[in-house]
Amino acid sequence: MKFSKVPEATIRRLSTYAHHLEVLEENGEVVVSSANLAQACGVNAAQVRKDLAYFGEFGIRGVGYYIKDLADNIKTILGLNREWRVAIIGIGNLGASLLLYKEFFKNNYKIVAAFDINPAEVAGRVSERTGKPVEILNPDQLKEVAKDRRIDIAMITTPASEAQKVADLIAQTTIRGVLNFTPAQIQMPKGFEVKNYFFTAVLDTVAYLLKWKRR
Amino acid sequence: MKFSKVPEATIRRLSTYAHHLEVLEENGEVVVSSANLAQACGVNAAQVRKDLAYFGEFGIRGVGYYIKDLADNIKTILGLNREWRVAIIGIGNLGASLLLYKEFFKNNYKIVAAFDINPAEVAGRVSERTGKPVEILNPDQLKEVAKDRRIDIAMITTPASEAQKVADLIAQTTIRGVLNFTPAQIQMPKGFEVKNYFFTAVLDTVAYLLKWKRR
DNA sequence: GGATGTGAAGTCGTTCACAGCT
DNA sequence: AGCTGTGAACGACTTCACATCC
Repeated sequence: MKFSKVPEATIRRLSTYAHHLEVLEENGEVVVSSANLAQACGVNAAQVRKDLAYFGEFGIRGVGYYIKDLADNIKTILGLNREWRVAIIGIGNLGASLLLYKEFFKNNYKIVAAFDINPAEVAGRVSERTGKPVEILNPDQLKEVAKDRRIDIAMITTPASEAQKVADLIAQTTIRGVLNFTPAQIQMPKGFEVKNYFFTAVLDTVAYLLKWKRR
Repeated sequence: MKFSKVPEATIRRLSTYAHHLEVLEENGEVVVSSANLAQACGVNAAQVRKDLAYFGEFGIRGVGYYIKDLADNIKTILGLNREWRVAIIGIGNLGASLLLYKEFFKNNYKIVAAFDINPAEVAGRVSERTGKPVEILNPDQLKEVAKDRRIDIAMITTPASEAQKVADLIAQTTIRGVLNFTPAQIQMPKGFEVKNYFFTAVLDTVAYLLKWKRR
């Protein structure tokens, strides 16, 4: 399997393909063409084929792709055939909703720890909603807990003003992946995979496009 | 002001610059160079200058950019100098947390309606958390409410399986912008600005990068 | 002197178009 | 005949490098 120079956009699209293949599978479909899949995912057919070509030959000429087969292959490529252990840091509105987000498990992401500066209060508030006791840890325990529970990825859902402090804590642990939900830009040493994911940036894009559309 | 061929990536970065300029302003800074701003936002200095150049000349050679001035200009470009009226459709975990998200108001986005297929039950659940009564409407009222309340943008936070139905409803209204938080790809007629924003796509990217990194 | 603004060069990603299998 | 896989053409975005102006 190759791993040369794959555009990151390709990876994001693979994730989309995987989701759509699941839908097709549920509908009892067996084979899909690149043209089909492309249309459903809103991209060009050649794009689909090229994206897949980075990783091998998964189709049959004159036929298309076996859905189950392709889905499995994509999941292997993305690393979704293994469990990823995730921590959430900052249990406000957003953090709590991620914590309660059920479908997580489907995708081999498992939330193994939740942190907040106010563990007791937050635990009370969250367990009120679930009816079950919930464990919330203090961020100063991050280092040990990350090691013990083998955390792979941290999601930062604190207020923006705290994001860098959290990033500094993460830098001292065995965690290597970070999803930053705050609008703050965080600085981390080399070797960490950091993705920003702040939704008002996208909302701003929509606003901009609406503003300038019919010029 | 131009509006020619601006890369969408530029718009997303402008949003980041705007946020960082606010932080600088709060710190009492007055002037910033493209090199400074670039570093803080994790991009190249020439990139910052080029992004701004699409819209005009905002800096002073040999000096830099006046922070307040530049921030105002970017907000005007993005359309953040006016109010954008937003609806949330689907009040589950995520929808509810967006509904309760306070900082929205800072950015001139105003949530003016919330919809769910189960208005009574959901309203009860949400108001339990806030302590205040909350209005949740039935999606079949979308058309009239969109007109009455002049909704600009809809955020879809339903389960994926319902996303297309919601999209079809939106297509019949005066709403023109859509932020789709579900993994489903939605089909809408021309003239709508649709952005997908599903976080496991980004999480998958992080997982992929971690998987292939040190090999 | 120093930082911006910008053509030109370079890099990266997408689409085309067709050869190659089944 | 039909659809994949892929080199080559194209287009878009980023970075360089320097002229320009404060």
